[in-house]
Amino acid sequence: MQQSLLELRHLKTLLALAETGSVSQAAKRVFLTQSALSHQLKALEEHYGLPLFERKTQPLRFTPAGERLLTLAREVGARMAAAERDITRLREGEAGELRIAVECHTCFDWLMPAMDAFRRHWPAVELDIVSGFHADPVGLLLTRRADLAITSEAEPLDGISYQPLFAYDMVVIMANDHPLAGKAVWQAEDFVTETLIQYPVPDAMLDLLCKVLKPAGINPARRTSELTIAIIQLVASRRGVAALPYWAVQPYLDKGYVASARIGADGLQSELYAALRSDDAALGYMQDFLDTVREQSFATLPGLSVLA
Amino acid sequence: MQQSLLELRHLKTLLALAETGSVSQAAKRVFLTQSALSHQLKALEEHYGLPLFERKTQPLRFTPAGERLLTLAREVGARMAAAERDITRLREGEAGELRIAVECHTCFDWLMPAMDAFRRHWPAVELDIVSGFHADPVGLLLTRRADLAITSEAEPLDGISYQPLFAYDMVVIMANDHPLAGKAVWQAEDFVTETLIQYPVPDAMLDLLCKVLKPAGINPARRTSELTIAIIQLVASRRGVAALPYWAVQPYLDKGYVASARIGADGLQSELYAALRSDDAALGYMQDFLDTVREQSFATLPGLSVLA
DNA sequence: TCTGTTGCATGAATATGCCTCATGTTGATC
DNA sequence: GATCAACATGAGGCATATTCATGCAACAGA
Repeated sequence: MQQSLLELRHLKTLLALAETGSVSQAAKRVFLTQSALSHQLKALEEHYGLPLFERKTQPLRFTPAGERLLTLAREVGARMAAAERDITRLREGEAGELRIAVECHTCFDWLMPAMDAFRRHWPAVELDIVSGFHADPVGLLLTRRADLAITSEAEPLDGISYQPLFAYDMVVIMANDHPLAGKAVWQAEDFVTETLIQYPVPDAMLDLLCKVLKPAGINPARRTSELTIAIIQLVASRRGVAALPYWAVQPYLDKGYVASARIGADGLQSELYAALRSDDAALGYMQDFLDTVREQSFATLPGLSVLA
Repeated sequence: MQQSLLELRHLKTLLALAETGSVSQAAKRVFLTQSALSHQLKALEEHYGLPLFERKTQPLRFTPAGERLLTLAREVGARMAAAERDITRLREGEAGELRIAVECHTCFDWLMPAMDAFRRHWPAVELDIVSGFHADPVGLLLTRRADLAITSEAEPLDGISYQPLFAYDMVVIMANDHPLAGKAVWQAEDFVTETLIQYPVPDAMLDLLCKVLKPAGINPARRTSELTIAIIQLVASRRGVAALPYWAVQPYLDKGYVASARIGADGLQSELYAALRSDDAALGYMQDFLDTVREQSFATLPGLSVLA
């Protein structure tokens, strides 16, 4: 009799809202406009005759009623996902192989929790990381030495299909007492006299170099290190500056170990894609892995943005 | 990325389908057409690339995939209902009073499981049955000696609002060796020489009398008993015949204690409504009680039909 | 104080997709 | 073979979620 109004789309909205803390951000997360979500929330609140959020605050807070619905959303979301996985397994079988090739050092930060969750959901799928870093991870797909490659560019290639994961900002980090430490935005010229501390990878894989410094004719001194934490230490010790994903350095910024700045007026955006053989794109566990990556990453890492 | 398609409406459909065992019946239960459900199911099966049911059988059977979705539907349904109850309590408070007046003897068969479920969901609401059987239960509402009355007619009255519960067929039962025991349908004339065994209630409350026998000018002998089981015994002992709800006698028919027949070519339909003071109609626990009654009754009793 | 910005709300227009209607198909029963 | 019941299917209407175009409020910076 009493129509329930509450639909899955509302629950998804609530989850996005809880994760992002703002209507506009949540809207991006569920691929709708801010207006659409505003209407949704208004409808919900009118239906229940109760406020579900306090809007004036940033991040917005849930009222007890909102919290209750959020709990429901988590319960229902998890069960829906589990059921759909089970159905997929009924159709395609339990087993499979998923060997992942990675070209980016920092990727392990988000890959680990995702792989962890995935292993629980698909115990019979053999999950591997193709060891070492490869200049051409997509090549490994075609030679069938890997089934999935993480790349920062979606270069069209026959038999390869790309799926967006997420986007994020690169920031430059510097010692706290660096002369430019107060500057909110660094331009290319600010790097002229600096030593750039980087992972030991080809120049082509360094966005800062390709997209910002080279176009400005700047070629700073370099120094390499394998480990993120080591790079941070070098920066803090005034051995140079580094460009890293915001989500990789945010904990160190919070603790005040180093300072950071945006790169260029609009920031330096980086993107991540998953590349796979087109034949494999329909595999249930493959899609589920990508969904898991997105979900876990957005839940774990700060400052991510969605990538259409 | 992969749109889920699966919506709450699908889950409700699956539940109705499991309970009724047929698409057409399920459609009535969720107030849609058979066509709508057929479309829904087709969409689901296409989406998952698997059959969810075996249609050729009556009642229709679920495949493993269908079973899995059905399980999901039960889980999700229960949680949605619980959440909405919690929200209602947040808005209206925990407590209240719900005194039920009953005019129909057999009602306890379905009232008991419903009250049981309700007590679990609303522990702080005082639940009572107004003892004794009343000729005018609706009057008890207006004098505030009851908050809800079960009636078989929705007679318009100021300040009273009616809500449909369900409809069902009355059948006539007779001894197995009764001369007319093989007859599928009894007409009014078949009652002429019979003794009618009935509850001790006013004639106005006996549909068989008011709607079938009186119009035909037939007034059979009577005999009364308080208990359904006693009535059945009397009938089996060839002391007369009785008109009872199909769902009340079905277990005895199955065991072969008595035989039954339809009353009139189209059967004798009875309806049940809940009457309440219009002010109370918006009360959350009141609506929830009615929902619970419908849900429990359809799940428990055979041969019910929905009542718009 | 003024102004630009950011984030949310709102009303009207649009578009998506669900449901109904009409009809076809299938299977069972006489 | 005819009839009936239950389900399937395609087309079209219609409800409603979403978008678009604004408005409003809070806040920061000049």
